Amino acid sequence: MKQKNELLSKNQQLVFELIEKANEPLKAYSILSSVQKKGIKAPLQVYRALNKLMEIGKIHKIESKNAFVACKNNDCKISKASAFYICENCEDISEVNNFKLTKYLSSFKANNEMKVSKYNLEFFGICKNCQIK
Amino acid sequence: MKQKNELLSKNQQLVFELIEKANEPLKAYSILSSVQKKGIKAPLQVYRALNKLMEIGKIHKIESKNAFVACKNNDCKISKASAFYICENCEDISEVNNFKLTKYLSSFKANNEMKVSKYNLEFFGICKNCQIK
DNA sequence: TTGTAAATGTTATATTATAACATTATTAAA
DNA sequence: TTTAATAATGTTATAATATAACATTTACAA
Ligand SMILES: [Zn+2]
Ligand SMILES: [Zn+2]
Ligand SMILES: [Zn+2]
Ligand SMILES: [Zn+2]
Repeated sequence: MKQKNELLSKNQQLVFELIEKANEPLKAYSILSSVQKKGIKAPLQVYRALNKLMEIGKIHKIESKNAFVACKNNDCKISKASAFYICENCEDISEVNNFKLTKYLSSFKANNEMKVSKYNLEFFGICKNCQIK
Repeated sequence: MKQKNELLSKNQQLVFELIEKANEPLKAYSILSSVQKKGIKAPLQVYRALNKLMEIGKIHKIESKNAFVACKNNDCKISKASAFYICENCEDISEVNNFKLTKYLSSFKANNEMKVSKYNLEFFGICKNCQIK
């Protein structure tokens, strides 16, 4: 059986590999400049790959930073539920992997409002590492 | 005693009034074109007002839309905790006002990670109104 | 093999946001 | 009430992020 990675097209794979190897969120135009040696020439090629990768849950967009990270959480059930810690000091970003939180938010319904089909949550604070210093 | 509104500067007040009266999130450049009759001429003047208004919790940014709404939730304790419902069908956006959720997220701490000082949550789904149709 | 969906390539342009610098208003001490 | 600090404003230019539009190619199943 094929691995998920192999299902990616050429551009999608180039972009995904870069994001996956990075240890920080990457911006679209920074991705572009990195993959230009490998044939991708225009912003749109990057954005199309990014959109597809988000759709299938392999990456997430950190909305408050306009940056992209690889999913560390088993592709987040096709990207329906994502949550992040964002350190306001060192800018380190890590994906929250907490079953209780996922369950709580996925089933959240207040005041007869909408049924949630997807959510994105961004926590801000000072990370463990920065607290020590 | 002065009302909170009166503490706003001229540009801040112009921008805030517009956002408060709107029944949908407003984009920065749409705000700009609306306030141009009233003397604001440049994007930066709008962005500065927006930043200040966010800082004091009178408005929030819907990160996934790059749009701004007035806080419907008693200024969200100086904008430290915000959550929204976003209808994927009609684009209607409403602020969640749910004490339990606020408490749960404000005190959320998993796996010895960071202490949360602020968060933003965006729920996506189909709103009550669109479900009926 | 032929039709369809997905992906790509390319140019141009739209949208969102900040840099840099000069000036003016508002406050709160001295 | 001068003075010094802080906040707000005005202005021009430019950076950064993202999509429109259209032509072409690839993948792949009916
Ligand atoms: Zn994930
Ligand atoms: Zn940190
Ligand atoms: Zn609020
Ligand atoms: Zn709706």
